[in-house]
Amino acid sequence: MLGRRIRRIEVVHPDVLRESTRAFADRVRGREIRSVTRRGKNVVLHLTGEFALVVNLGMTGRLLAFPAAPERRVRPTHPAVRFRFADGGVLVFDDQRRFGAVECLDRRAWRKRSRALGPEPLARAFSARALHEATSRSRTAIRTWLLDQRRIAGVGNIYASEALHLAGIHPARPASSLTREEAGRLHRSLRSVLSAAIVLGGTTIRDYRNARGEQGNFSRRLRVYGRNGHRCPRCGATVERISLHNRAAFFCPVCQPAVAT
DNA sequence: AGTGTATCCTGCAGGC
DNA sequence: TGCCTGCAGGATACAC
Repeated sequence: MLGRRIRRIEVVHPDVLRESTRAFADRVRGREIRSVTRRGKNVVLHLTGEFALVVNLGMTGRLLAFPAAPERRVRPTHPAVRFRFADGGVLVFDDQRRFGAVECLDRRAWRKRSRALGPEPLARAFSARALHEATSRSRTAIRTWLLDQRRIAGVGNIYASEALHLAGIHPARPASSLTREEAGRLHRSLRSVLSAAIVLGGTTIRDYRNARGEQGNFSRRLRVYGRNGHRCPRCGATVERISLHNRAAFFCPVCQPAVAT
């Protein structure tokens, strides 16, 4: 989609916007996509005029790109917003549940938003030591801690469970109870889980698709997420599911004991 | 400041 | 088959 100019915006479901359709469309129309980056779970399309089109997929959102010559591969099922390009192509934000969001922020607003997010776990600057210092200040369950985007950016429920399993840390452990060694293991696990998932194109449970409409292949590599009742790939014990702050957490009771190791 | 609860919305699986 | 309940990748507005 790089270099394309957005000629027309069609908003099917205004509830994925954070402002009026009119204000949104007026700000986006006529701009060109200069580059695409990511911050945490947000896809950022940098537009001419220093504007950032910020897309959060939520639970069921997807950004589907259709080039000018439609080779008809995937059809959007729940189009919420369509960006039509001057060259005939179209980018669709498709979202069954509409928990996702699409916003157009100016430079200043985007910087402010980005500053409110925690560090990128894959950035060089993100150290085990910094992670330990940060976790030591909170008594909330480590799984819940990992989901808080202000503390660390981009970790969702799937990767939180997977990283904790790899690190051998029980999801309900208070963040502040992690030893330096455990924080070190968690730091490594987060990085390896996230980078492996990126290489495999993400995790498709049901809805996730990349811009070409293809599923992510990390689903096959899940060790505990959604696998309660199955055997732990490391020790063979039965994976359990518990509810933590109203969200499921999956873990192996043997590999992830409730006390520090 | 930090934590727990409810809410937004659609669709699917499982029990009866 | 049909109805009901619970649950789902996320984030945020509240009350306390």
